Amino acid sequence: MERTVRYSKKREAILATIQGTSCHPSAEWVYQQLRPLHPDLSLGTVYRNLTFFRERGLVQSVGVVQGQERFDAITTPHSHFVCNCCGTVLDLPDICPEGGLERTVSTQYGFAVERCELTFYGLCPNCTDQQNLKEETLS
Amino acid sequence: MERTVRYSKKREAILATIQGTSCHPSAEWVYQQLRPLHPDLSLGTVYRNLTFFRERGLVQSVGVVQGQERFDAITTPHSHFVCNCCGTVLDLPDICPEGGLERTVSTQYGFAVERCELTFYGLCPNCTDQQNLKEETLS
DNA sequence: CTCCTTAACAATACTTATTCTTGTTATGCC
DNA sequence: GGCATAACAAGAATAAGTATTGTTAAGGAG
Repeated sequence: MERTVRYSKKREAILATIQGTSCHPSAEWVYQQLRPLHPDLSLGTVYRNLTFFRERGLVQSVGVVQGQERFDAITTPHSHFVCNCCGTVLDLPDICPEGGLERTVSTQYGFAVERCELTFYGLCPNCTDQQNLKEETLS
Repeated sequence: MERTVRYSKKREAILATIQGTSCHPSAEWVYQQLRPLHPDLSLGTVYRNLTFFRERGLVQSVGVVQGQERFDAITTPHSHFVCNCCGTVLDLPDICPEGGLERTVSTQYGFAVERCELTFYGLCPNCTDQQNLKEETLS
């Protein structure tokens, strides 16, 4: 009794939306994007399909940012930067020799490392500027 | 295991064609009528469906005229005139008390008459004129 | 023989039944 | 309180079954 996967326009639209953006969206963001074209879309369907895609490796989780899980359609290993102020998530390609780190952990501790997630948190340049402005006006 | 009847555009078109004319057409005539709109229609399909309609009482046969069977979508009892020259078939409504004839046969001979076909053969006015013209020019 | 009609059979198309997907609502959880 | 999952009926896509068609060949009447 193998479960067969069926085509649906909404599933396709959800996947296309996350694949067509680089903003590492949340379920809610995908939902709001699709509502104009799919007025009868349900938020539950977005959640279900994101889980569905993750299980099949079409999408990966970037983690929870400000209470919302964020997703990424690029599933090759790469690092992320998360701004704690505005919630922006950015890719950090080639920022760090991840393979090298994995190898280090593997050889030094004898662990079999399957995957390595490397995420930096902090303030993006934009939010840093605004923070400085606020401090200047206060002083 | 009852045979279910299915819808098909061609069957519908064939029925509409015969119902939309008063010329008592042959299979070939119906076929030629439909070819522009249904280029992939097959003559076999026309024959099959005419038989199909006759079996269900949607159509009745007027008999064979000049080698071709002719059909009629009017299934209430009425008489016909067939021109042996041009092949035209015409309805003759109320020309003759058919019910009366049936009753006569039924009562005089004890037959159970189910149906009565009354068809006249001869020359239509048009062909009669042309026949006369030809004779005049010859004499 | 020729032409009209039917038969045979594979390919196509319609319908039904199955069950996957969705919307809605309620529930869990941090 | 807000994000995420669970439950279940309603809706929709697929698969299986079989009716319909196209094609070709064969039958039959004139």
